[in-house]
Amino acid sequence: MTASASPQISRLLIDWYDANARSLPWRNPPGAPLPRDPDWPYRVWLSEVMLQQTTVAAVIPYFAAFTERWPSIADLAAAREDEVMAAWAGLGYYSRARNLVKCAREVAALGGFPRTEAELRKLPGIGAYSAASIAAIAFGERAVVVDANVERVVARLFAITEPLPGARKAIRKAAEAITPTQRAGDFAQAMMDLGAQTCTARRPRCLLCPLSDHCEGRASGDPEKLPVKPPRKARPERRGTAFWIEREGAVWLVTRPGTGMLGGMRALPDDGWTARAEGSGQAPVEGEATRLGAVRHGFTHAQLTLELVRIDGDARPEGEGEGEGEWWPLDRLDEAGLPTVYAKAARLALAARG
DNA sequence: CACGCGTGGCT
DNA sequence: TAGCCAAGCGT
Repeated sequence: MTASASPQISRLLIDWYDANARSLPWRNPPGAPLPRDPDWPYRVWLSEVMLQQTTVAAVIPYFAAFTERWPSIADLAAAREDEVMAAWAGLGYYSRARNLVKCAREVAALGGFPRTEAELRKLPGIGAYSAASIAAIAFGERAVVVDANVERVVARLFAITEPLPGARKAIRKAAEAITPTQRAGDFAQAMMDLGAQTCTARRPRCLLCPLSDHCEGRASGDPEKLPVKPPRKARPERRGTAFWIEREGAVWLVTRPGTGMLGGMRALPDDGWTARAEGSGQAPVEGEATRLGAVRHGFTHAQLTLELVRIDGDARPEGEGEGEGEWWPLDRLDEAGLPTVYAKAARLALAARG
């Protein structure tokens, strides 16, 4: 990288963005002034949290549903946490939903979002990346935004061959050098669009890239090798059992503990399986057991085979009367907010039922 | 710093 | 097709 290359790179990228920006529900058109809409920072923040480790396609319907139901930060701050958790069901990384409510309440109490990176960083669920991106996109502050897209684009552009995570320092420094003072938000989104659509992980489309003439990674011959990542740990196989306990048109659902896997989410009762250990196979209620089948589900850190067993009888499930579960009407099961693994199991149970 | 934490799309 | 990967955060 030469000192004079930086402004040229930012200009090339901004020009490309002006012509090629994706139109997204939370996005301001390229080059447009910041919206006067008082809910603009709320929408940027909501989209950024939803987009953490999550694809644009997955986020779009959730963003629409959330902004329809809770149009402002005040609305979300006033919402019941369990309703927000249920609305988040299926999107994954559920601690985000819990932190979303906490953050909304803190921001409402503050009277609005802070506009600096440092102040944003203090809010729950807002880390280094989100603080920078919200400051830049929502408020037009100059901030250096580094996510996985930027890491990839920068590592290739400057042929940074040191493996992650060690390379992060050099990557940040290079990102800092090409981040413009003006339109830092558009620049960040341009980098992310480029990373998502052109400078992709597996198959970079260098012929479409506005930076290809300046790309040392391309010049090196195999840009797809960058950035160098450490090998991932193998995912252990786990088995567990979930139980379908149905009475009079309702099914017994529990709410999982607030922390840990699927924390705070409604679920079918299970045998205590975790990502670290097999389940006991033990049902939370007496009765006749019938195996309904099994569902496979991959988590980040474990691959699960979840057996589904129906329990028939009259006994009271563990926790009934103690607020540890609830009989949920089957005709409203899609409103229960079951995370995907349990939604799959429920689908299996309903199919088995005919 | 390394790990736990979901899900669905792409190759 | 079975990994690999994604607009990360909290601890």
